Amino acid sequence: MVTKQLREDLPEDADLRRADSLAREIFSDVANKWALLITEALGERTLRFSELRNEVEGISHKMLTQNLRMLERNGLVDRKVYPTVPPRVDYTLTEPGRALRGTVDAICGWTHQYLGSIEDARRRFDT
Amino acid sequence: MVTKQLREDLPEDADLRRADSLAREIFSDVANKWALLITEALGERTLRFSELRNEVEGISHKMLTQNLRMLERNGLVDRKVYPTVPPRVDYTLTEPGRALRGTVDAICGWTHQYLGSIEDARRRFDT
DNA sequence: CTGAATCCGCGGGGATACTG
DNA sequence: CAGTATCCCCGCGGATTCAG
Repeated sequence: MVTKQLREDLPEDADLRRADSLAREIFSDVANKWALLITEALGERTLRFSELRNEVEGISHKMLTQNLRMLERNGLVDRKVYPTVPPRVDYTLTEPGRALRGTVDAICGWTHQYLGSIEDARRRFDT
Repeated sequence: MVTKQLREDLPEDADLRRADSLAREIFSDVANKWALLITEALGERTLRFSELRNEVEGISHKMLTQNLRMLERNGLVDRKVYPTVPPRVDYTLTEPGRALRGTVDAICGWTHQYLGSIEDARRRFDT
């Protein structure tokens, strides 16, 4: 999926092609900074909108709502509205969301592990 | 790192804050569609520019060069120039790059695994 | 073939105001 | 407090051109 070498370009199988385009679409949704940061911020906890806004450093109101909608649409987060006043909305990772979280952790771990190496590489390159 | 709850906001420790901002920078570099797709396209192989352009479906000339520069700068890909005519340039993942590839595979695997679930969630949401 | 540079349009994304 | 809508601008990113 996603990359060419893994796809069988059988022109007669429209289903595979459709599934692949869907996979690429999901990949594009998920492989972006904010979506991943939100996912990690949620973790095992359930947070309200304003808390999330504080946890995900630097995210704007707009980006947060946009990405939350997207994550909700893809079934990665569960959105629970309490019809109180003032309103309260809780966000929680669903099972797929928690599963994705594992991969985010992997990226974070990777970043941590190679931080020094990357810093060095940059210094070397910037000359 | 990256998210607030993992950071200790000790105002006296400027080093930690710097490392954190660096981590967020690297995360932003790496957590983007094209960088990840290029990384996976490379895999264990070494490809030239034009081959990469074919492998990474839909990427433009400009985005490819830009991301390759970025990956090279961070020491994730090795760039080997053959001073022939016409010129030939080979790209290969370095060890950090191959390590990152593992996490990309994880995301791809995740996509694959939850594709059906996500498709369903979308259908439910789009009503 | 690789890649830097230029032009340019479109959309991402911030700020703000307004509803419930 | 949560969310939508509007305005608006900057920068991403595509197309094209030029160089080596």
